[in-house]
Amino acid sequence: MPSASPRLQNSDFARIFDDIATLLQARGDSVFKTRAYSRAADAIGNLQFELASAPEDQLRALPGFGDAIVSKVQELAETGSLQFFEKLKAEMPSGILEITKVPGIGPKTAMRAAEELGIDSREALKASIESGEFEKLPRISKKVAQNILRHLESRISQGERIPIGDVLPEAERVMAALNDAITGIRNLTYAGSLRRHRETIGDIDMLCSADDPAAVMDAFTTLPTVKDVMSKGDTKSMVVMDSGLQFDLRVVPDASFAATLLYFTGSKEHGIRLRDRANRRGLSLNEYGAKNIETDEIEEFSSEEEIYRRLDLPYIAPELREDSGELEAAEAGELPVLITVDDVKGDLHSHTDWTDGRFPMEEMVKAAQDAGFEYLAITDHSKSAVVASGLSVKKLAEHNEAVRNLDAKLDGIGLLTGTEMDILADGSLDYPDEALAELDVVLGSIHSSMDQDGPTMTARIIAAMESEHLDVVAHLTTRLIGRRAPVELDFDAICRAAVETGTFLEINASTARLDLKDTHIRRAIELGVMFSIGTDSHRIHQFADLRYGVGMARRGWCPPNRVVNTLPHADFLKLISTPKADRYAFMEKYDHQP
DNA sequence: GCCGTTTTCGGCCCGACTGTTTTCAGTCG
Repeated sequence: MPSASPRLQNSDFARIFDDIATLLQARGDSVFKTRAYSRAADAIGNLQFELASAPEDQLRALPGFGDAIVSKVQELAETGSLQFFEKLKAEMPSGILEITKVPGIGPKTAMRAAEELGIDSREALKASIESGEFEKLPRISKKVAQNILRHLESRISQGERIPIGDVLPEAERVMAALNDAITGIRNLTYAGSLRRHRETIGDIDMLCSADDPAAVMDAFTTLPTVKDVMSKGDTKSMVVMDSGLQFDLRVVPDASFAATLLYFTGSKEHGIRLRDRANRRGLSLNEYGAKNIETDEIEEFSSEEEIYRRLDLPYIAPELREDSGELEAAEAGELPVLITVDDVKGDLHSHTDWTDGRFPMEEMVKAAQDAGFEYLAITDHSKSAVVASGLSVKKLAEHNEAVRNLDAKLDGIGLLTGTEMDILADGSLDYPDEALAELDVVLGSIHSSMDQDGPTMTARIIAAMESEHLDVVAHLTTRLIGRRAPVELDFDAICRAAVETGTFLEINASTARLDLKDTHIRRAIELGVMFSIGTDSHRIHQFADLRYGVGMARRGWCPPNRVVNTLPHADFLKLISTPKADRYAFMEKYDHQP
């Protein structure tokens, strides 16, 4: 336990409760007790607040948090460790937790492997399989052992989740290839965490309907990009592609497609809540429809909307299906209207080869226009961003002129002058006010001194927001998914300052960033923050990344009227010519067309 | 371990696939 930052993150609590569930299961404890810990772990992943500093009544209000779990959360928050968990770990063979992360190995198999063969690590597991010793376990044949070995060597088994920006295009390629490979396939789509637009994806769940499922299974498992067939059944198969990504495909009859789509879109917790709700209405909901518990009659549905309606609920968008309050909101008629890609009219964040972009301004602008944007801010880097060839004040003036000249020549897209300006370590700005006053859009970003402590970083960003010229704070936390941790800051304080100063917070759509992320956005909305969504495009194809930013926004329960670049060009110009202090009021009064 | 429009006790979501198995356990989603 590092003494420098003893406070546990929500993800630490979630991991500990998951580990407890695994150990209890390995020990043969009640499946319901196991499930209680598992549920708690899942719930923690979606919280908008810090568990470590939450008061007891807030903990008790969480569904699935009773006496035992609340007191364990408190013990962890206060002491940084948990007696119950330490004792459990000490009693059980070591290595169980590591081994169960390998797909195909659950708690039971891990327990036997540990007790009977002394396997306590991935390496020991691999050696045991390779020596043939592993096959001595009951129900383990050579085939089973070899399957586990393949899992051991794949990306997924490292516990790695892949950024959605790498997964969605690959899923679209696979769907296109499958559609080309076979006729008679209908409704082919992806479900799972990809459809819910989570920022990282473990594997890809696809489904379709077809009259000849066997032919679809054959076509799927023999696609040229398939590296390995993990399983192949009559209606469900699982493969690993060359890319290392795992794909599942299920084929169902047309009549059960909607129920299956709902089922496999998840999340697991959302599904459990829905099935529980169905039970109370005398229905047993499964992937084929709803069975009347009294009569055994099966009801089928033609759409997800119909299923929700049957459960007396409005339609709930996939991005909200995390059991993080969406069912309660649906029941109360308080679901938000969610922003869509089509709602976004302009892009406020782009780079050209004037700095670290890869394409000339003309090509970037044409690409933005082709992507459907009505307006585009060209926001190259400022002078302190030396590695990104940031523009000097003099170069910035030339840049402005180039933008205005190009704008004058173009029809169909409006250009805005701008900068993505460094917020310096002391909170001062990288350009003088006179230079900033010339610009239409000023983004402020942290690109240096990222290791400042929370209070310093928070004060730094708030100081920058107090400038009349700083319109938007871009990619606030500077995290890079899977590569760089977010900076430390007091998010609530930043949000309050944004509202007070009339500054917008960016939802950065770059697939490497997705910053703000879903839970930030949801919290910021509670605090009254307005956003811009920016693609941060450095290349022409990156304007298409808008969909990832919109996906995050939707996961954050964001309606279109919270996002300033949903305004049409002329109205956006009015907004930015309004003093900062009045801009939030401008947005609140603005009449968004339905 | 949690929880209540049947219940403070007795329930707790549902099914496919695999492999080894003569009816099922384990795993996964």
